[in-house]
Amino acid sequence: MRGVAARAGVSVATVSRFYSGAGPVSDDARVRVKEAADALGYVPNTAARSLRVQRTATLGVVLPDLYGDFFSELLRGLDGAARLHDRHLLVAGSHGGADELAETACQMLGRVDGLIVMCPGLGEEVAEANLPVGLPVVLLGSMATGFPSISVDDEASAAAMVRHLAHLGHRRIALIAGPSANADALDRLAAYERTVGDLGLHADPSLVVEGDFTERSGHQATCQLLALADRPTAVFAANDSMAIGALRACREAGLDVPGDIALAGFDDIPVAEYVTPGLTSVHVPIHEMGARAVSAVLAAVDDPSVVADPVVLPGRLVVRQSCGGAA
Amino acid sequence: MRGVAARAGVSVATVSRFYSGAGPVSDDARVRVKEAADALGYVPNTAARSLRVQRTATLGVVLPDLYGDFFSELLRGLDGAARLHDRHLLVAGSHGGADELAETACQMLGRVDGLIVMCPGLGEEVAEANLPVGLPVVLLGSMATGFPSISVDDEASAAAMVRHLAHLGHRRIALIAGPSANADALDRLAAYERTVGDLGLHADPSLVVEGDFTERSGHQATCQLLALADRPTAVFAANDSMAIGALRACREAGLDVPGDIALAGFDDIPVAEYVTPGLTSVHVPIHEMGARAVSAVLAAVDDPSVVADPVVLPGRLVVRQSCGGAA
DNA sequence: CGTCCGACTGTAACCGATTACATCCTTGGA
DNA sequence: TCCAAGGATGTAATCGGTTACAGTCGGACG
Repeated sequence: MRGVAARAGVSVATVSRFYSGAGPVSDDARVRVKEAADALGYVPNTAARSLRVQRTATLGVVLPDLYGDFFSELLRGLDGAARLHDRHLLVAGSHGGADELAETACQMLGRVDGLIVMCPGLGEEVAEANLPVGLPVVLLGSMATGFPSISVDDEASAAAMVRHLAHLGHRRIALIAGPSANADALDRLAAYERTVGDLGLHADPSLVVEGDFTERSGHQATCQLLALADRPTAVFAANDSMAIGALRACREAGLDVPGDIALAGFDDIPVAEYVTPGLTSVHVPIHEMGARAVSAVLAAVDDPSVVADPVVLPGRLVVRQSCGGAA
Repeated sequence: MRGVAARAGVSVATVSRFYSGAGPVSDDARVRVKEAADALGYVPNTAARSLRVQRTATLGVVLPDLYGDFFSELLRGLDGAARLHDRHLLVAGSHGGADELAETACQMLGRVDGLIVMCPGLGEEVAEANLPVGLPVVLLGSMATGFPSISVDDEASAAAMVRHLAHLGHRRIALIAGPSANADALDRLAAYERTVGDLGLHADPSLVVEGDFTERSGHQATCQLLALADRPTAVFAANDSMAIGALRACREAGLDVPGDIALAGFDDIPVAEYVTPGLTSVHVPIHEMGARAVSAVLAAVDDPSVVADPVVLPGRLVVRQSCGGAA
């Protein structure tokens, strides 16, 4: 910048004013600065500016993983919302727990104005203890007192799905659960168990198999379920990826879906509509979560004193063909 | 930091040395600094450090879009590789062309050590003209003289797929092309046309339909192809997402895949293995591309003087069930 | 003609760290 | 006892910008 100023025969202040747009700059100086900058290939250093003005126009996103359509969609939603507000995204994927999360957050201090954190496996106290002070944080997919949060009503949605299946006449409904370290997975499992109990359905521990949210694990879990002596008439997978793996397992076993066995997922990722049969699922408003998270963190940046109430978005049952019962 | 120094009764230099690990610090000072930092909730400001040492430990990633499994996988690959080298990722999705790309790149100046850019629609001269000087850049998926680049051999891979289909006896092979603004899409189209010509297959302009890489467009394009009086016996989609859309369209039309019509994709995204029938596709080593891109940009950061040669990774034909001919 | 005002510009302090250099204090060896 | 070596620490310049403040200048107005 000093180089540009010297070449243009002005002071650094004028160059700065030229770029920031604030403060008056004569047309004469304007063209000379522009000329000098072009000649030198000068571009203002964003990081230095951020240091001085204490705003980075960047939001940090910390995710537990990046695998699969869910995170892809989430990131897309976040990016879209951030772009709408002229913010950038500093992304860190696959933190392995509280320590890594804290370290990542500290790394981001000074580079971001606020943090959007998804830590599905962590208790709230952990989140609270490890985050650097003074950095506005919004929790995604989990709740903790003292932090604004955006999450989905796993309980109600999963329960609705089980009721839907029961309504279609299924009594032996299996669950392919998510990893037990994951809060969402636990919520969905709890809702399943509760609803199965409430409705007086067949409650059999062997009908619940734990997966890890990947297609592969859904496939394996389904093979296990199909091998049962008294096999389920419906399978509810705790996310769509596992449901897609389950679909393949059913096909391989020569079973017609939904004729021989019903199949349901959770998340309603884009491809759910395009597999055959179309996957009945719980629509999670991923984009909206992203947009809300961005809004919430920006609000927290503007006024750190108020802590917004947790937002719990409802899921929506999307009935396609994989369970029968579609129009 | 001055606060911590004051509270600990030491100078800022000592505090800095404590955190950087370089330089000697007495045990006494060490514990006092730690104490003060804890009490004040102090965490060193990464941005300020970066400004001083002129290294950010961050790589910028500029993508044209974030939609779909391909980018999801790519990002995952990049993140994994970056994490391996203790680097962070500053991600910008959906740049709308040369101008936005240049602006994004400038925004990143000072926040990143290097840039990984994917600009499938841009001519090389554009890329060269708009990027800020002094920032190491690696091109992903496209090539330009003067820049290191990592890309896939679209031509050879697409040609191999057409030959594969021809080998299975197909003479009327349709192509669902990608958007004509996309260099990869054009390469695949060119390879298709050339190979169809070379093999003396039925070359009919109505057998080529342009899509936009989404499931939806693949579905639409396939509906159009199936409505032809003399419809194709095989459909080659320029990416897997469109192939999945095509699969659904075939199902809806009551056609058996591969019995009535063969279907092939490109990219070999994870879900390709899990749709039914398994999608014959061209495996693109997405993770490896990410890893190589990270290595290349780090190499460029270390020694900006050498420009690495372009790397063209081969695609690999993955034969599953969607075209028949599988084992 | 003197004064005031506003447009324009420059100087220098500051954001929060790093680090070269100087200083001070031990300690070991001659 | 004196000196050199080296550990521990502080001072101040620096990274690349922003911006408060002060100063210059030309024109309008009384």
